[in-house]
Amino acid sequence: MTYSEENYLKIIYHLSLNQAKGITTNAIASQMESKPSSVTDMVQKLADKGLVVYKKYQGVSLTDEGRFTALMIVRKHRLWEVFLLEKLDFSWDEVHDVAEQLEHIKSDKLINKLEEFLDFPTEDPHGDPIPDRNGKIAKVDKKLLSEIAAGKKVICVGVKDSSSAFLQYLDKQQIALGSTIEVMSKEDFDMSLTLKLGDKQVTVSNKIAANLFVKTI
Amino acid sequence: MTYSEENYLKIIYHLSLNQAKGITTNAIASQMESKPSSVTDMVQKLADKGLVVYKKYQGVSLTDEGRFTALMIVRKHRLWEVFLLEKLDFSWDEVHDVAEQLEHIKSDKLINKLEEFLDFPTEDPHGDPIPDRNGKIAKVDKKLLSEIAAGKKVICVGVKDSSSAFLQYLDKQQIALGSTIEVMSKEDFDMSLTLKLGDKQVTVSNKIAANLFVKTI
DNA sequence: CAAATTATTTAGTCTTGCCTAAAAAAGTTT
DNA sequence: AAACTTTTTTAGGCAAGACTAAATAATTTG
Ligand SMILES: [Mn+2]
Ligand SMILES: [Mn+2]
Ligand SMILES: [Mn+2]
Ligand SMILES: [Mn+2]
Repeated sequence: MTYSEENYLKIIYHLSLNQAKGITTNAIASQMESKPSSVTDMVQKLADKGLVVYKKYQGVSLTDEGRFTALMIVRKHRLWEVFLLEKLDFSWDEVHDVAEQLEHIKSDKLINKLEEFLDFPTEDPHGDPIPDRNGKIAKVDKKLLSEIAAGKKVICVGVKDSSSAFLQYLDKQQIALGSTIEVMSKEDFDMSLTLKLGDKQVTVSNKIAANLFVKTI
Repeated sequence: MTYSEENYLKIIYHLSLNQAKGITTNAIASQMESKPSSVTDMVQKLADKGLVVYKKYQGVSLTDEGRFTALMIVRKHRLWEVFLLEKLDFSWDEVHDVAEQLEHIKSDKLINKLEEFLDFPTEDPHGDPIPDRNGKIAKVDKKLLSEIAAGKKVICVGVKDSSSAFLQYLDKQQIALGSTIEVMSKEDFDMSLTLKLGDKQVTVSNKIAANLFVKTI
């Protein structure tokens, strides 16, 4: 498996979470920041190796083997993120890029020992569940903050976007995993939300709310 | 810098330690397990980038920039080896192959934080010195056990060959870094050595002795 | 439903890093 | 010093992974 094949599989896996079948060439290309024609080439190769099912013009889906392979990469990515945060004092907006490289290191012993060293964490720094060595991954029950009705109280459990810009914004607003958020009101005009965080009140745009995962208390 | 360019630089650096100038195409090819013609291609590219000095038929040597780059790779390799041994319970014969991959991860913050996490180690598990972040590396004073005269007492400080086979042999003979070794006698016929290790005596071939670094007490 | 638009694949190139075979330079013999 | 051997470079090619431009299929629209 090359570095590149692994990145494709991981992206196809992530796209599959929202949209069950037929991941399109275009969707993959935009995630990979490459071109649809390049995706066609690669997807044909992955199909030859039995990692995806592909029929011309029908998009792709992962085979069981492809899904397992993708999960092992996600596993490595998230365990390394925990390592960087917990052991090396990285902040949650710095871990992703380095994990993007570390996820390709090939050694079962390494990743299993790392998991043990970290004391078998179940979530990464962004609230995403970590697959176990058999590819089993917890299904988390979470909603977007933008879908929560005014008056409800929720707990922040994850982020949809893990870009530095977004995470640093959350830091600035003192929103972290585990924070309690009360939706005070929703503005009809632009769907912005006024939130109560501890003892202070902030207003956030719908775009912010649509990238924050919460669970109802 | 690609993965491949980094491996070339590291090999040229290691070859430079024994033989000051004009590292030959053949020497590099045999270390890279590739062909002299491939080396010529790569060495020309490295020369274009200003990392080596190369003149046809004269071999190559590192420029200051090439040497620094190589030292940063060696630094990462050795720090990762320490991490694997100390934190993840790898044995000294298992660390090299994984470090061979980890040495290519690009992040200054990562390697500097890792160094701090490991408490600024000065040596890797094979007794080799770890360059600091400025490329400064300790010059270690060591001799091969095969060069030690009968009757002398020495301390094991490193290995020349870090293959699994050799390191496991040393484990079996209970020779580790720091072990005291007394050369009892040398056999003229095959240059094998009889050693006193603690309270027991063992005989080792010249090939073994030529791969063990020691310092005189 | 035919035309226009959009999505996708195919065809043809490019770069990187490798290879083999052949040519040329360097080194060694006699 | 010429002949032979070894080392090194050059020439030509291949596979992976990307790209652009062109062709074709699918979808949307009037
Ligand atoms: Mn990646
Ligand atoms: Mn994450
Ligand atoms: Mn390497
Ligand atoms: Mn080492």
